[in-house]
Amino acid sequence: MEEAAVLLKQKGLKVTPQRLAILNLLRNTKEHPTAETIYKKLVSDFPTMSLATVYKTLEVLKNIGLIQELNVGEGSFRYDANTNSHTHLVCFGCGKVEDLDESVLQNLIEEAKKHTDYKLVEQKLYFYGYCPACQKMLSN
Amino acid sequence: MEEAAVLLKQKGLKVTPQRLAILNLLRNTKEHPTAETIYKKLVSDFPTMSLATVYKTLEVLKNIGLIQELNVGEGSFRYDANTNSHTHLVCFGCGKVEDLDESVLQNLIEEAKKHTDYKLVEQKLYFYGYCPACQKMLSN
DNA sequence: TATTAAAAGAAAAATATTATCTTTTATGAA
DNA sequence: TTCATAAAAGATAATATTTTTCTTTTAATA
Repeated sequence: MEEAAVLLKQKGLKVTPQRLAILNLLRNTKEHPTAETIYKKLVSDFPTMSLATVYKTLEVLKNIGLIQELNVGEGSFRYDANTNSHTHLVCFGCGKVEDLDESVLQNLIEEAKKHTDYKLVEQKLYFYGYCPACQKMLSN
Repeated sequence: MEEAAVLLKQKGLKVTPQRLAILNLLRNTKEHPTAETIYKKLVSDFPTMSLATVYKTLEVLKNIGLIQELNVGEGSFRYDANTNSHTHLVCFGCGKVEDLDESVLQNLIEEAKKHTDYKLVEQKLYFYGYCPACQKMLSN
């Protein structure tokens, strides 16, 4: 059995096709979709799927630590199956949200701890700018 | 005349008591309020003030660069008269949002530029954890 | 295979934000 | 200083996103 299924069972939660489908979709995309986008992508495979199920499933998956919720400053949340405290790139041009390789920013939280008396547990770092394609468009 | 008033005029926008009040409120608080909170604080001084006016004003102030919009992962936006790309601390306990002195994180964007072909223009960095008061509460 | 608690699905409700329309007001000209 | 007017304020409706409620269906265990 897949480790996500094991984790769900451990928490006393049911392993449903919808839950696995939403998790797998998030694991197989790099585009950090919204609930709406997830719904639209799954409704062909799951014609009875409801948007409420997507929201409820995302809540569950978030609570058991299988996904994380992002908000890059749009009207809605995006979801990411990479639960590491990694950095995101947001394109002002097309609005896409990508991951940034974090090697150099690794110890950001350690550095920040020196400057606050908060007990820090995680961070969210968003960079905003223009992706290569949008840069090209703008220069024409 | 105050520089905010000058800036509004330069952009062909009217200098209204509501706009100045919202900007001043943001400049005199460290709590990064939401539109709702701003409205509640101003409605005693401006009994006719409408929530729509708060939203429209925040949009205007944001567009001319006098304030910035934050989203730390709540259902709503917060606003900040400090328009520098500075770092925020979010308390998981009480939900308050504070500023973090940024001295060490100054060159974050420069560092990130080495790792992406995006043209970066700004960043948002949120740290999450527990403020001193909430740490104390939790340890009891 | 039957039982049952939990999840899915449908629909309504709640929230946050934006848009529309009318009234009021800031601003610049007379 | 008053007047004209375009823009903003204010009231309200609309929209969008998310959550809740309720009924039906299903996963999991006996």
